[in-house]
Amino acid sequence: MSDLEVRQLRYFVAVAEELHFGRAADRLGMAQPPLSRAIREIERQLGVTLLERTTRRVTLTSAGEVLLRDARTALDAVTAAGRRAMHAGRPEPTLRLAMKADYDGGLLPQILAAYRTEPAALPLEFVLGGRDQQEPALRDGRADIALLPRPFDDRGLDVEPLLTEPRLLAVAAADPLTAHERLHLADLKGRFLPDGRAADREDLPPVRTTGPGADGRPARQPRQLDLAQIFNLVELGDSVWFPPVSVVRRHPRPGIVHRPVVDLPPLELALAWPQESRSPAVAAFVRTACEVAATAQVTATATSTATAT
Amino acid sequence: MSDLEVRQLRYFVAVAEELHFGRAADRLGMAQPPLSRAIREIERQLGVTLLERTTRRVTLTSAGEVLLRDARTALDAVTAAGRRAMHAGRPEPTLRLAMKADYDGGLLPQILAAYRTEPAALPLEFVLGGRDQQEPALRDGRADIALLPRPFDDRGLDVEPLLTEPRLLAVAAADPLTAHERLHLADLKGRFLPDGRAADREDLPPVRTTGPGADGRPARQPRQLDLAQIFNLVELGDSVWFPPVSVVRRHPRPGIVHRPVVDLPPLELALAWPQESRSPAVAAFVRTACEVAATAQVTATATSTATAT
DNA sequence: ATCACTCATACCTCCACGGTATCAGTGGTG
DNA sequence: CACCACTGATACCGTGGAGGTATGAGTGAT
Repeated sequence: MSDLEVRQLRYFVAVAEELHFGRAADRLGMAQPPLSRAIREIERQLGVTLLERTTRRVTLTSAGEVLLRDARTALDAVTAAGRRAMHAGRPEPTLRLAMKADYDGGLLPQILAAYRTEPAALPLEFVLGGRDQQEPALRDGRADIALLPRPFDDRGLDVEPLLTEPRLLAVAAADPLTAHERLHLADLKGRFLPDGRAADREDLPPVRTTGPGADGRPARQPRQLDLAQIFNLVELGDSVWFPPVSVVRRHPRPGIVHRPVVDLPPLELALAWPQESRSPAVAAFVRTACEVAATAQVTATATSTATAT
Repeated sequence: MSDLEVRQLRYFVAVAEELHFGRAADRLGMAQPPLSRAIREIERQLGVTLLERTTRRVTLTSAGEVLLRDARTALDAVTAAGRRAMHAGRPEPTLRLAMKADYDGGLLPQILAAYRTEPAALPLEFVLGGRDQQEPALRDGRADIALLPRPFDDRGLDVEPLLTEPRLLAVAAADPLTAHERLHLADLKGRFLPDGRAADREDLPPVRTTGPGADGRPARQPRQLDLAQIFNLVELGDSVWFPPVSVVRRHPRPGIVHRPVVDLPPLELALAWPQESRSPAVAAFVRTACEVAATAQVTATATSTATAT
């Protein structure tokens, strides 16, 4: 009845994800037999069957599904403990802010300026990464706080909404859609976003593979696109996009035209940080950022409707 | 840069709590030298000093404080992973409800009756324990859901308020306080609750040691008192108490008199469960309990003011 | 019926974790 | 001021368990 070890959790997660002992062992950099033994030992310790195995198929039992989810969060917690301690022990501590480049509502300069005047402020460090890297970075201790668009998985995180920013439709200048001054989502049926999601149903997972792909073999999962790539796809007419107004303002581009979409939900940016955090630097940043956003929101909404190109 | 092991986390927590390698080693059931080496190895892995040690004193560095907190939550997460999987693999799964005996607002029978009619319902199992055992039980996987009074540390937990129940003053029948029909908290200055907290400031930590204590040596931390013990202390005039009305109704006691206290905050009972939980049995229980509480609350408030003895 | 694939078993090796003995600072005390 | 008790660090050793290799055995496709 003693605790599992981190090694055991890692082994189980690998097998549960691959559903194949050989590949899992490969991924773990070890041979298959000791992995089989290790999994069996976990099952013996817990007194539970985690995997149904034949020589042809490996499937998770319901107990295995439970363990897979909990093992992931436990591993994150262990990683986070080490990383946070490592960071806290540095001679010059910093506040690590995870964000996606340009997704700051244009407020970052003001927030930073205001934050630096705080007595509890620490020097800032930026953890740039794709949207899907931000929650993990918070959870495993790579970042202290994140600025990220909603919705996101906020389990284990404290959240403070920061600002709401309208988004526009970005489309190639030659596109027939530009004939309308105002659009509805329904007008975008059959169009796709750069990551392959349907433009009129961005809540659904990607349905189109993106990228060059012309080489014949099916393109793999949509990889992280940077702004330049996105702009190219839009300008070429391959995709449309929904940039927030601050991005439009910051990156004017002749070949791309913007139009308001009346039923397009706005971008909601929020701050998130680990619940355990009792760091005064985090608290000061949250307070400062909220104040800046609150005052800026007023002026922003007053001018935003006039900026549609 | 690899993860710490559970063993290392346990060792560090022991030393950080004892601030003494010898005692920590003793607690861990091992000799002191390997423990010293293990801690040094953790510091080497992280590249950080966790403990300042002389041969006379051991103190935590700031990095050590960070690791102590995060290591505790990580260890809880690991324990929870194992326990939840163990429980999920049982042939007859159950829903384990953590609660403090009698702190159910008198609704538990109705809630259980309603719950059993749910299609997603599982057989219930009760995890009885003191108030301070309930959050840990959720966090380390001994319980699936808890019924507990607010406020509590809800980090990592999802919470649903269930009901608000007035509390009364319970006092010995011979006490002069019984002369008043209605009281204020200020009238209770100098009185103590059974656990040693000041009756007029129950938000503060205990200031009086309780229990027999007459043996001369100072009584240790207030241990968990059961209802019978509490009633005894109250009846003897040693303490006053703030039972919720459902407890008063369920346990009438001749030597104890109850009075309303106008500025005494009511008892707020809430349901809490781990955020990771996606169990339909938990969801069904929450929904059912909330429905029962909502309908019962109406009738309860209508009669509660008339029940003051 | 055969074959390719994959998980389990058997056996071996070695490292790292823990134990014992001892050293080396530190702070209190007569 | 010298001595002593206390406590963490170091040195050295033994063993259990984690991982590797070779191989068996069951399963599903052709």
